[in-house]
Amino acid sequence: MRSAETTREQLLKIAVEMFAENGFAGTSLRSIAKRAGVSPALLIHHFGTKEALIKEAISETLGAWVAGEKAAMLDDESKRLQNWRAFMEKGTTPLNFFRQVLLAGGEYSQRLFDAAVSESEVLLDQMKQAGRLRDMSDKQTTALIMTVSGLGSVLLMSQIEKSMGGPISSDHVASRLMNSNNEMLRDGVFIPAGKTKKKAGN
Amino acid sequence: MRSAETTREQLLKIAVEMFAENGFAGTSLRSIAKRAGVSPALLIHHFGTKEALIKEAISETLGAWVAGEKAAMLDDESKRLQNWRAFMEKGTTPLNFFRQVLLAGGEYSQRLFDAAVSESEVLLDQMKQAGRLRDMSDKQTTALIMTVSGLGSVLLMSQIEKSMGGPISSDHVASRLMNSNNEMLRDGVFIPAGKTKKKAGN
DNA sequence: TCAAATACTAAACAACTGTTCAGCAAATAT
DNA sequence: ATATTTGCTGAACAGTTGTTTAGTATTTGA
Repeated sequence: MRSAETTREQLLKIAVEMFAENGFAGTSLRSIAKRAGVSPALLIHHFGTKEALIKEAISETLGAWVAGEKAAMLDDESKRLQNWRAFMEKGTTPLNFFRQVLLAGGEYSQRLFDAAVSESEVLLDQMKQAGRLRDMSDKQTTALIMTVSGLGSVLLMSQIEKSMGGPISSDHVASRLMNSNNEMLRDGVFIPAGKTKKKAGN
Repeated sequence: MRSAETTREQLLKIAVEMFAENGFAGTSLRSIAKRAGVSPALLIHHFGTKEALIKEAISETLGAWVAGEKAAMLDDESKRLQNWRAFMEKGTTPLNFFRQVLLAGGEYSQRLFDAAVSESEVLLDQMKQAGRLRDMSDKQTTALIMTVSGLGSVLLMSQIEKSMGGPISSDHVASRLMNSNNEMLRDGVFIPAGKTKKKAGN
């Protein structure tokens, strides 16, 4: 048992990568074991069950997001941004893993979604306090729609990239998306019927 | 061979329902055959291959959307709406099937996505002609973001329903979503920094 | 030093997958 | 009426899945 904890950690790391790439149902224990150069039985030995391995992979990767302590870390805007950056800097795997959990449905998926909606609600509250929120009839639902739009771009990332002809992380694509998104959030898109053409109130 | 065509059609219909519910990988030929009260070999007999069955199910259900004749039927706004209504009135199956194809990735998924973006672009063009489009720097990207938001709500439907405590088709939930969405598209959400609180230009 | 716990494997398990094959019965064509 | 095609089935195939079991080293604790 030279490097016991290390082997376990390596297995978990490889599992997370493969789950992120091919989903949970699409990743067999055998394929994980093969890539790790290890017997399939070792995975069972360390984690007991594929289901348990999945749960541990989720806690490991999405930890706080899934633990239900939503509000705790979101209060501070700088912290939230810092969190996102730390999450993203690890490459594409965490985001793809996030995507798979969201798509898998069930308990964890819902927690992720609810946590994301909470984040949006906090953002709207902060903007309101700063006097930068437009009048709206239903702040909760607005937060939900903003969340759906954001998560949608995660779920549809590969389609977006093909459609825009480059990786989302590229400066060109990223800036186009951010610019348009900011415009939409600032000015809206449509002018109410019955009014003549006119600029938004900026 | 009493009702040959009828049997084939029934099998296809049941397959579509089960694919819509459990996805393509998650639906075995045996489970389809069982629910149809028929032998698994009959599915092979009629369709040749699971892959072929999937393709036929897709053409059958999403036909024009996937055929690449995007622009053809979208020109007219009333036609577009009419299409959507016809598609929706068949219950939840078509929408769930749409969702599964979009999630499955690959060729069909991309075509569906591109077709949806095209629809949004046409909509923006029509609004512009009617003088109801706000100034924007990148109409294409705006159309793409609107599409992502719309498709996101399809992909995340079950999460949205749990979060809002009722089916999307219910009057309560549907009207909240539509109201907030319309507000966002009309007025935007945020007021630019450096301005004091102020209503949108409506 | 000796015993016990741990890390690990090879082989096999039962269940499931898509697909094939031989054959039967019923409808159609000649 | 005979021959042929068609609809359909049961059984089996080869491959994959998660998991079990028996066993072998290797490391740790007393």
